[in-house]
Amino acid sequence: MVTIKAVAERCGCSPATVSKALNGAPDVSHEMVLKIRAVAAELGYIPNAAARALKTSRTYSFGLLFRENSKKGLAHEFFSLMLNGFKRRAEELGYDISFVSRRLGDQYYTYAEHAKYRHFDGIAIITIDYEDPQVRELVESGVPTVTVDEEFGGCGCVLSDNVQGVRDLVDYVYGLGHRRIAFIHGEDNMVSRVRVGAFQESCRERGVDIPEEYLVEGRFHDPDGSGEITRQLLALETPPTCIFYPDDVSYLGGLQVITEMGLSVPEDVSAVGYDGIGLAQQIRPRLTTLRQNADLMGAQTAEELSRAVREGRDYLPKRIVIPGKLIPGETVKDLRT
Amino acid sequence: MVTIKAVAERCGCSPATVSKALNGAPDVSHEMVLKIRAVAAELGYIPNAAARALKTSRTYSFGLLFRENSKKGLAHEFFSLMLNGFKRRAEELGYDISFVSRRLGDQYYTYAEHAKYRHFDGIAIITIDYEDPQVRELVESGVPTVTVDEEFGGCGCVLSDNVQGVRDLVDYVYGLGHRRIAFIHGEDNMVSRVRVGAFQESCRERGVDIPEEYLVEGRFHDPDGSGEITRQLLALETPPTCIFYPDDVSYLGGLQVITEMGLSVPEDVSAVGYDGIGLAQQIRPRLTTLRQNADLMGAQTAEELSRAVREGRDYLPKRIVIPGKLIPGETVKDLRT
DNA sequence: TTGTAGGCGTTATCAG
DNA sequence: CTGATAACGCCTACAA
Repeated sequence: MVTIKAVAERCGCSPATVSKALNGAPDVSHEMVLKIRAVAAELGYIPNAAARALKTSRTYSFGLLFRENSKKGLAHEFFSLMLNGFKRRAEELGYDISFVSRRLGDQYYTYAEHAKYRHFDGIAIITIDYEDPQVRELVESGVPTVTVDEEFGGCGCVLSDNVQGVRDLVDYVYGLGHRRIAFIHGEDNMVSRVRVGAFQESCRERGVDIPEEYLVEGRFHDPDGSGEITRQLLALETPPTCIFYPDDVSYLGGLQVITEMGLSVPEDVSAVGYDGIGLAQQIRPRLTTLRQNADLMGAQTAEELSRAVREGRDYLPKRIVIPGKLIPGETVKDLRT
Repeated sequence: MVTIKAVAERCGCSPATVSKALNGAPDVSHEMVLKIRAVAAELGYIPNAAARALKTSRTYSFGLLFRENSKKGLAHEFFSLMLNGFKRRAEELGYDISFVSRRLGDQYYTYAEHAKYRHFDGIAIITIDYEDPQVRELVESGVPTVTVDEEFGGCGCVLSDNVQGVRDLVDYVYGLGHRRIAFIHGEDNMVSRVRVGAFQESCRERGVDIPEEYLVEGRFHDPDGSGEITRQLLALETPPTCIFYPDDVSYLGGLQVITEMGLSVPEDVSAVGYDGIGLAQQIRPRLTTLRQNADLMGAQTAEELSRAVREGRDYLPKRIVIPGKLIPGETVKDLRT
């Protein structure tokens, strides 16, 4: 292994000088810097992250806590895109990414212990379940943390603008004449609560009455569950003319049931999704949905985290809200004609 | 920070003894071990990964090179599921996972340099482009490496059984009476070549003649491209009765075009996909496809990598082939009646 | 401008 | 069975 010492010997100087030169310290002569750089390159010198971390207690790596309750794990286009954006931006900012887990071989760590073990400079939490006490422990462990899609424990957070998103969707279907609107929402978490609130509020503002049975708790990414709820909704004596699904994938479950019942979208019943994953544009009829800017959310998470690390004790957690975009499709019928 | 030294003082013994006790060395008295464990737990001692890595030159972390040429990055269900399996198994085996990248802040590293910098114990490569010279450099850098979906540079590798997969699909559609079978394959890489070979061979074995224009190069995960090719195929004077798509997502592009042309699946033209992502079961008609066992592929990658690390110079690279499973859907018409 | 020396937290060796 | 000591590779006062 080529160490700083080897470079120093080859240069006829001390290891300290090499270290300084390579790290851009001001007190090394220009010639020396050039020489050292040349020799380092020639020998193929690469610093040792562990030694550096030990000395500086900075690892230049972010821990990523990524957890979903479905079995699909990462296989969730919205999360994947976010992860992608996070990774890209983090790398640009000079951070590597590792996953935070609870288990390392036989040892069982808590998230917090694992983070301590690896000495992450910062931690991003993307999970659907902020109730988990381990998540709380992690947040309280003192490492700079940014949460996604939930305000939690006073950390910085990056949120999708669910209020505006749902409002835009309501506006859209209202504009096309819909008044009997059903809303299937996901598990009880902050995202669901915010969306439900925004839905109720914007309906109320428009004088649209939403009977209790139109507001149903389903689950995210559960086509079968949403299908079942769709069946119940359409069996009501006054069925809705439009159904909001918790996400695009769930819509597929609804679509299936609708088709099985001999009905079709949008002729007999209209539908909107949420997320705006690629699928929405690849099926016919194209799904009307709200595209969340997952990539940007990920990137901003990295950004905010790096700020938290940089500013240390002075860091003032920010709440970053990322707007989405309504993607009109072909699943909402115009009832005005 | 609670160090081994703090524990030692509290125990009235030396740091060396603490280290040994905590690492299960045989030459420490049982009572001492118990005492040290108790004190360590009480103080909340967590070892420091960097110090350990520096001393032992083992990091207990795997580097993951994950690259796709599409802009979607990780947002690809098949890859995500693989990553998931890899992560789970790696953690069970005692390894953390970080991404291998080419860039850390202002510094530009090659993959190999980055891997060296972080001292990964092993590296998993999941990419579509093994031509990249940087990938070659990485593989040749001497760190234990396992490649996925391609045999490369004499590393261990985990492959999907594309030969049997394509054969199963051909068998299936042949059994339903199809003789005019078109095959759209992905970019030229090992997976594509193997699939094309298997397709041609199994067709030949059954006496099915495949005219040149039935074998078309498309791209993976490119619905639009596949749609265009579908259009061309159906415009032939003797159009195929069944089209093989490079993957499930690409099928959607084909389906679109078919529908636009006023035709339908499977009445007018049959289709099969590849991968077996969730989508395939959630659309109607259900897509006939070949499910690749992505989770197992990921897990086996971790397994093989850990073996490579463990066995060091004695390691004999293995070629692990993971079978898939045909998922019959409703997109292949029975032509025998 | 350069060099010396100490130490980050841990483990390994070897002596007691 | 236990402990002193050195070393892993690097950075950083501080001294020269």
